[in-house]
Amino acid sequence: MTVYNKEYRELQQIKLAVDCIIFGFNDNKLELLLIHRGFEPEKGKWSLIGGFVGENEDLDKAANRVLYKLSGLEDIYMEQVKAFGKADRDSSGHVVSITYSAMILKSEYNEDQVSNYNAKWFPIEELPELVFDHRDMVESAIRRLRRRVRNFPIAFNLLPAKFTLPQLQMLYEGILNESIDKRNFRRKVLQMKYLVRLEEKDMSESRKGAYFYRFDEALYKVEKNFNL
Amino acid sequence: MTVYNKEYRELQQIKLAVDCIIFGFNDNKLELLLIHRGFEPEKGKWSLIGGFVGENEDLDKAANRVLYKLSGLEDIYMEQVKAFGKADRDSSGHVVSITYSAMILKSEYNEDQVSNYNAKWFPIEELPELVFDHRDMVESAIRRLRRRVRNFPIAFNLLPAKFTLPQLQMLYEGILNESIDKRNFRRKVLQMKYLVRLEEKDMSESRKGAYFYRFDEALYKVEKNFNL
DNA sequence: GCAAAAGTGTTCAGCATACACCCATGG
DNA sequence: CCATGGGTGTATGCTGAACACTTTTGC
Repeated sequence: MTVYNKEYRELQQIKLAVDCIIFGFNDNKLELLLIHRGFEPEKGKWSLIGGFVGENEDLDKAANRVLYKLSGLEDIYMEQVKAFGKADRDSSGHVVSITYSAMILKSEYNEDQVSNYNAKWFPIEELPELVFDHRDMVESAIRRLRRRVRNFPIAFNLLPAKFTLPQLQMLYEGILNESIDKRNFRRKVLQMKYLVRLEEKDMSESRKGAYFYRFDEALYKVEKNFNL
Repeated sequence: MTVYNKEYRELQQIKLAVDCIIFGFNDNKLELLLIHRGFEPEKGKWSLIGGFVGENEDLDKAANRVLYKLSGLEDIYMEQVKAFGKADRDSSGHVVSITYSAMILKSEYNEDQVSNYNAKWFPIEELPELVFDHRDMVESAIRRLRRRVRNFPIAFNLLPAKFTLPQLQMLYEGILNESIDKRNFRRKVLQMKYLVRLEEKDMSESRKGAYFYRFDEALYKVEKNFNL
């Protein structure tokens, strides 16, 4: 906004933070990256990856900096989810936090960084106790993810560049937490011309083998309609 | 979040604000309430209704306080839209702003308050030049409004308790900026049992008169599906 | 030859869209 | 009686959901 209530301008002692909700996919389950909190308050609980926003730092940049520090990952598709602003949400003071969410491919994730930061993946159905209102943050991010994953080709961030349709379906089943009819699913996928079948097959999951597909970004930009 | 980058904790001089995007409906057009900015920087331009968040004040409460101060309206349906956090978005310093949006019935709006605050309604197609990134804020709020108005019974906030179907249709046409088939529109409306026809007719717009309807909150809570 | 996963079509119901005429009334 | 806005029904195509068998291959 602007400068209406001038009186606040000097007094305000609100801190501004970002928290990152980082989704991964493993063992057919949607997972979340958390860090073990080694300090008070709430020491010993688990927490989202978060940090304070820097002076003269864009909010988006802050989220990316925090994510990078923790995961070593750059250029990750990351979106603002929402602001959490109850005055007492953080017991250490008035901290407003903006949540961002990202989807990363665990296999590209640098395992060294994980242990450096006491980070760990948890299936979203088996989360430990989280600090403050981080549970609410996770839930709102999951709702948003479930909404968006049906209308935008974002789930591919959780898969390798080459993936099979059974893999993709299991991913969707994991994210949406419901089972999907194979034939209906495949028909919809195959209508999207930007999902390109490769000649190569994945022979690791079955004797018959499943064709690999890839998501063609350029072709998608032409059609730009996605629906699953 | 929490307390990772402790170094920021003491230094941070970011200000936190809220900006309210207040929609009204008049003359079959969607309108927006703006205030004339009487001070530097950007003096003379128009601005959203905004203000800084108070110490120990919830974000939602801050938005409502600001709205109340300006419009005299309480208990308004108000929702967070998104955070705007580019470091240089406000030329007076690092100010992060969370936008909220509300829909109000102009006829309930206290006209005295408007002049007190140099506030004025503008049709959204004819907005004046706005300060900072307020134009972006408005656009994102309109996109969100258009999305939500199809799936939630929120548009009724822009109409009196008793309204006619022609009124409702013109409201939707105004919000969505497209024309809608009368018969299809009415069929969908009439399927919703919580839109109750009254005996009374509005004789002011035609000789034949149009039945008044009302939105029944309690009945809606039973069905809870809305689609227009 | 059989176990295990991959792959393939059709039917049906519900919903969105397009479209044109009669009704009630005040003047 | 007529001008004005209010009110009504049907046909068509599309999309989502349900549903079961054949194919391939390594063992």
